[in-house]
Amino acid sequence: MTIDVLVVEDDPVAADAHALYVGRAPGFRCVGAVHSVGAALRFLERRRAEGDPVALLLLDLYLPDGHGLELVGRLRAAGHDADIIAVTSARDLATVRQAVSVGVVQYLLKPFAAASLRSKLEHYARYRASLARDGEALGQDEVDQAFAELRSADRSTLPKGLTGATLEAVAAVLRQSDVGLAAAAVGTAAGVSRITARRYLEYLVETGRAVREPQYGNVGRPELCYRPR
Amino acid sequence: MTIDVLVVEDDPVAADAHALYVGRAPGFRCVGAVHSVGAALRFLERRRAEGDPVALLLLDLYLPDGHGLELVGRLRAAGHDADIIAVTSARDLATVRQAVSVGVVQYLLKPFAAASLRSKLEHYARYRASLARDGEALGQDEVDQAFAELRSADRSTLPKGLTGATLEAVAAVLRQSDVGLAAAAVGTAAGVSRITARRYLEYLVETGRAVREPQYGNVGRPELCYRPR
DNA sequence: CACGTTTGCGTTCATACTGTTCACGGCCGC
DNA sequence: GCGGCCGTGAACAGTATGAACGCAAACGTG
Repeated sequence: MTIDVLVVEDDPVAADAHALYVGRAPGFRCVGAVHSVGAALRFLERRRAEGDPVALLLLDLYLPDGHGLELVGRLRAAGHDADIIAVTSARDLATVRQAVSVGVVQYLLKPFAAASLRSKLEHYARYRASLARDGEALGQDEVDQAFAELRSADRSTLPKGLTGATLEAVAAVLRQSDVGLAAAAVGTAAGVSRITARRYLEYLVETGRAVREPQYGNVGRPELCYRPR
Repeated sequence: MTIDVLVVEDDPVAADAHALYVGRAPGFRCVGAVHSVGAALRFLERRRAEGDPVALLLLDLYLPDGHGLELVGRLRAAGHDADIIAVTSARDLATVRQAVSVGVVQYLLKPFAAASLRSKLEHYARYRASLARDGEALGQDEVDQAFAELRSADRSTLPKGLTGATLEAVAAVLRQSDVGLAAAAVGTAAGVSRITARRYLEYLVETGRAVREPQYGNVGRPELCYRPR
């Protein structure tokens, strides 16, 4: 189930670049790039008429014929429910706040690294996945989970308490083993304590580079196994 | 800098309770409670005219004169930029998704514990605080931080002794099978013991996401079959 | 209708892993 | 040379899991 994306960006060069990045992200497909509010509305309208609505907009806020957030208001009024990732150089409080209030799910400041956009897209994909269940009955924890996926945990700079070298060592151990490894096992393999290993493994999970799954069968609290993703 | 909140809730008793909880949260003030879409719009309009706009809505989605999300669309069209916390018993995918797309910042399922609402309000307050800097120039880190505060889930939703991962595994098994499954069967399918499976199945029953019905006909104590709801 | 049989439920408890707190040692800046 | 900061690990309390076991509930038989 690919996610159809429309790039709305004033600058043609930037638009091409964004489209390229979107195409490279697994699960995403760039279905078009437009350069104005009017063109975006027409594009969305046409796709919806064809029964193939766009799911996500990569939206620049400075457009020749209006503001990006104005476009959001107009497309909501027209009944479109596409999600929005703002990609803009607008770094003022009021704009960010207003973007949140109209339902922008992610906010990426220009200029950005390709990896940053990628990370935001991956988070969005996970959000979609967590709401793509067949069963209709959701619980509070599932809703919370979905909302949490929308938060961006991509840090270009490592958080306090973590070192690049140790992270590399832990990641290397994890990469070499195909089976899931417990925090303690990773620790001994990487030459650090279980606590430190866990710290870095949790960071890898948060940034989406590892998954964590419990190992059942034995008595006692289940062991958490980490695997690369 | 207190945050002015308007409660929009059909049921007067619930509205009072919500208002009470809001008043108890530090930094928040409940400035009113209304029971319909129309009243909400009039209230917001009046407050704005008085130069004292409402910052946050606690919004029930089932209202006598329309759907809560419809209210969101209309108030956005009127230029209001209040943030929305949905407080509703609507637990279907489509509603949650649409709520996200129109800019609902938190989604709280009824019935809820007072602590849950409190936690959501606190997260919102932290989001506001992280965007309340005087300096206008925001960095990507600060924007990310603000978004993270907005969406982060509170783990306290699950009772002691239960894990999100295991709950997910059990719920997935139950969802995939249309016929009723015994606790033992669910256990083996999910890779956990009957006891653990039962623990989580009972939780699902308690939260209204599964039903439990005895299976008669064979000799011996009847088998309890769990089914999704 | 009563009693034994049979089958699975529900609870208690040992158990092993988790997650957190706090103190130590090293490093950089001053 | 010294003080503060930061990454690491040891100890410990907390917690999720499954084995064992007594009991409950329906059927079968007399």
